[in-house]
Amino acid sequence: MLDRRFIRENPDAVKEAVRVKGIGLDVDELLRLDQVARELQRELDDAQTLRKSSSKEFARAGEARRAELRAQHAELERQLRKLREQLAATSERLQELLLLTPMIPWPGAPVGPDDSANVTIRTWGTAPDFGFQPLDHVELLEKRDWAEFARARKVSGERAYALKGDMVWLERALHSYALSLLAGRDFTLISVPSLVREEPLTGTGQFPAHREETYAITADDLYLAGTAEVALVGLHSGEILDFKTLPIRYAGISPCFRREAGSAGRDVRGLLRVHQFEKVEQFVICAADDGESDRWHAELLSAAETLLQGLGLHHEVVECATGDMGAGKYRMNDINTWFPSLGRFRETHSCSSLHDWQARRASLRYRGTDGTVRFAYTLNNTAIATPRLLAALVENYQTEDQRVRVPEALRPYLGGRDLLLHGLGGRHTARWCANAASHAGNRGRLCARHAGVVRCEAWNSKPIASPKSPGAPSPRSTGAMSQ
RNA sequence: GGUGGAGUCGCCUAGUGGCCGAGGGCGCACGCCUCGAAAGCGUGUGAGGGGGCAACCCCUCCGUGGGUUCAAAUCCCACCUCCACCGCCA
Repeated sequence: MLDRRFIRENPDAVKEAVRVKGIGLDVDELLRLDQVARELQRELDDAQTLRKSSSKEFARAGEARRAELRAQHAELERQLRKLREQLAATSERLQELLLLTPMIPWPGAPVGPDDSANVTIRTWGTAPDFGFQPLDHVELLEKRDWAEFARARKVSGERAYALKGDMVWLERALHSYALSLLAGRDFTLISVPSLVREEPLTGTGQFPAHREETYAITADDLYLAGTAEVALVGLHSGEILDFKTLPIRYAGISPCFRREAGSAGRDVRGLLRVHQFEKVEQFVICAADDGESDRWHAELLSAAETLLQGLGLHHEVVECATGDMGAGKYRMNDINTWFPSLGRFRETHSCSSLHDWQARRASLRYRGTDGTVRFAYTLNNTAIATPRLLAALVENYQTEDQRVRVPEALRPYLGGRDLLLHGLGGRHTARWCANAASHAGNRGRLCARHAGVVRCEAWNSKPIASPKSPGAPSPRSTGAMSQ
């Protein structure tokens, strides 16, 4: 959302932004409504001044004068009511249009209607050279019994999935890895609600333009957010922050839900485009300073690149075109990661600067060093979104015998293992995990030492549950997991 | 889910129909005092919109939205949030 005064004073810049971003908005109608609303407001102010002063007179007046004033007020009240109704109708329509106004894109953005106009600005690494026929992530996961697709779809319909065994640990490792890196960069880790009200969705810019993308819980007037950003903006909406608390840096973690309404039939196979996923999101609230915002943009982008480089994943950074970046963005850079099965890059990260567009919607302000109140600037970027990145990881790290090597950076989160090979059907199953958990650190390393070995002595010597009796609890349902 | 209580200017609080857009304290800013500081004293200190070259003026906002009234922070209704207790529950 843009400032009404700015729109009034820079109609051409706004119209140009509407054009290059391909937004359906009649700026002239908006200007007209703005004009009408201001005139109505002025009339209303005048009428109210009159009402106030004669009410004051009423208190001191005699009976005859009071009767006069009552009659005068009845008339005045009719006028006020009419003006208020007109103003309400005008403002409502005006607000609808204001919510559609786009951020003016930065001058360096390629101009084009969609992502075909995006420009690659750098590439890191190289595509893996397998020397064998690699599988796609679905084949690999099914082969190792690392996921359920058909069965999950019985439960939840299309695009559903269930990760199993080591894939669960690997997914968690990716998130832990991202959280560690961001914590090291002074981001505050925060887990936020996915179940949100309408207001924060309007605040971030999801509503009204992308309402159809969002799951609605109609019984309770709640929605399932597609990103932690919604809650992160919402946390501070309506606030006036002290400049001393800025910049606020969050590593927000949440389940994310997307209807993918506009993508019916696309990427229906596997883990690339799912309705429910897990994401660690980088989010920054900073002062309304273009230079500072630019620095944070670079910082967020760099954090994501560092994460991917730590994972050794081939990727490219893209400068997004005006038509691809969305209404609220000042600048957007996607990072696309290499998927061997596709033979190309796919978007895994999206880094955006919104300047005060989002803060204005959410009324997220701060008091600056000079005491003036201003809308803050916000930025966000993916840190890790799984299972899409998980799919990239297993595809890039698969071995000829359908195991998955573990990149160095993730080993600390996987008990030191350098190879994942356990499907549930194997002798040494995902119970490794249960063992590691039950040995709580001291014995857990025993299991780690046996990683990759077909028989684990820890498992043999101290079974958690009898594997033969059908009614016996499975290892994963024992102990601390039971609640 | 039930019952009871509460939401006022960054924080605490006064305020049951007009003298209240709102008093006091804390905090904060500036000044005096001081070698410097503390204490003390003085002044100032919410947001949004509109008008004016300017000094300044006008309107709106006491959780949100309605209503009653000539007039609402104050009375009525609905909703939201918080607190306490009961019930249920991971």
